[in-house]
Amino acid sequence: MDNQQVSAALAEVGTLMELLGENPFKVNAYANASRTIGQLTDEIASHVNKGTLGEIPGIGPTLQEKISSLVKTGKLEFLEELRAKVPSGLVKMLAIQGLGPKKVKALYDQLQIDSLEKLKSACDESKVAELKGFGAKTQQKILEGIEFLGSVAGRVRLDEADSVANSLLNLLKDMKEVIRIEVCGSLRRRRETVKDIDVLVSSKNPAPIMEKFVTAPGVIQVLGHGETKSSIFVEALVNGSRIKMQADLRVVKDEEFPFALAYFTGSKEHNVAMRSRAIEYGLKLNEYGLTGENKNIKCKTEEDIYKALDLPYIAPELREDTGEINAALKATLPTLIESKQIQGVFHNHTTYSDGANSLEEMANKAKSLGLKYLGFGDHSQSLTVANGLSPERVKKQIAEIDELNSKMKGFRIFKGIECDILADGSLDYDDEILSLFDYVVGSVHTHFQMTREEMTQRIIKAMNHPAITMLGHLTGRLLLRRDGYAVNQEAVLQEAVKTKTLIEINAHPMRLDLDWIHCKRAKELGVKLVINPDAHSTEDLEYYEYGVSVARRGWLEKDEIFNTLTTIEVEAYFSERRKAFTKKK
DNA sequence: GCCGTTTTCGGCCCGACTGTTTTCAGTCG
Repeated sequence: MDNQQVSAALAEVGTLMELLGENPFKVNAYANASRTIGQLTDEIASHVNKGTLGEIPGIGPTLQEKISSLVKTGKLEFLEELRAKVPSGLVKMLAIQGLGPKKVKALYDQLQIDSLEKLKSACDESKVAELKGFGAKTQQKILEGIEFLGSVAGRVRLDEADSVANSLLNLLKDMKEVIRIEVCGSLRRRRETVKDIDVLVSSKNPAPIMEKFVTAPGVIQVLGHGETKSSIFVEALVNGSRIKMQADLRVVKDEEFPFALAYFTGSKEHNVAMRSRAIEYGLKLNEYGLTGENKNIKCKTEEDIYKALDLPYIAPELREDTGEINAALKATLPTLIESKQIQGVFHNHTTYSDGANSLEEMANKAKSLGLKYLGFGDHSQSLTVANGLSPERVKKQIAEIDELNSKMKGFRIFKGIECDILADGSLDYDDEILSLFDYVVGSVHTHFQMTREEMTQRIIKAMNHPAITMLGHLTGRLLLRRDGYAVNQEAVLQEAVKTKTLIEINAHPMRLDLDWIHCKRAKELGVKLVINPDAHSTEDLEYYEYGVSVARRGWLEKDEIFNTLTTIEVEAYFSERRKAFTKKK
């Protein structure tokens, strides 16, 4: 079992225990362990083998035993027992807004409801409203919640959430009552998918802001409308998809704004750690302030809060309680990469394969974005569904690039290809064609169903081909649509150190792969990464910012990202790699 | 179930909002 599988099993244990009415702190211990293991950069199996599980915070004797069982046998008897006790439908019911473990348990105990279907019928027959602790409104909310579940997957992609958040921000920001306004939550931490949008405003007069928020265009339901907090379900069209999601608005006094901003940015775990830090100073930290007995520490910004606790500022992307506070204490926080440091991008498609724009249109757009160079990586010949390039068309594209390069001043176009890694790990062109490129991006697009071992060997074999410069979208995942294929990412990263293969952070918001956890691991191992938008149109070129977000979440600095190099440095690097290739050839 | 530079037992973040209540439990973030 890998980290994600162990994490999921422990999360399930926690949820089932909660439904059984277990001690909430016990439940929390499982939830915490699940989170910790889900964010571990190294492999849980190696901790089991080395007997170092107990060194992971939050993993005590009981969890060590259960995790060992999961890793060694793939099973956990305790989990099987829980599953036998709790109908699986109850877990699905938990996803309904306003239904927690207590209410779900009450519905099951008193009405034997164990599925969404039964719940809906009971509501339709008005049986739910009769239960103690329930009522007509709760019943109605449950019905709306079931309907909502049917219409949304629950989480949305970062780019989609950005778009919805920006329209809300634009709606409110110019109101005269608004002093400061900012998006917080996981969106501000730049997680790859988010569940809801948190908007924070400071004002002396919240009521008109609340009113404007709950009547915003696209609001389909008002979930709450209080003096300082309101929640809505809002619908918006983003790039042709209909996005439905929850948005929350909090309004605080301006002197409370930095505290509320820190608080609502989270993560919850980071906040808990910050609170403990405050307690060590005899202070209490919450969304309203940093206070001690008879004192009230004034802070104008988030920076001031960290400063008051003798910490350097910690960027939102790092606030996951994965060691950032310790690093801050030891002054070893990274100086995170910034978008403006990206000089160019390499994996982009044009009308030669499945892109929407020509070479020239793409180059002009890249130049207008302030980039200094651009590389193309159209699909290779075997990927016929994406109009992959035959050797003849490769030569034609290269000739066109040469011509463009002679025309464009102060901008450099590199010749690349996104070359399929075939099922046996060989590349999709012969060495003669491969030697025509400045660089080669190796990617897997076919035969996803291989075993983890086979896939890993396939990719490792390709990495050892001297023509390969970088590896594209390592797991092939599509966020919220399909999981990546099975591959031992640890083994690939270790191989990248040996073969000096650059590993791509695919910045397309549908992929964002390498994920941030493995970015951290890549950093530890000294693997160099490259941020590529995988653009299929001129607009997509801007996606590289999403890759920068992933890199920042992965603690990466400028020098660890290949495409912060200048044009001359990139030319020198490619030319070196080419020499090594042609010599071997 | 985990954890400990006041602790090996007794805490474990805590405030807003809602709906069902008549003083509060449940849910959420």
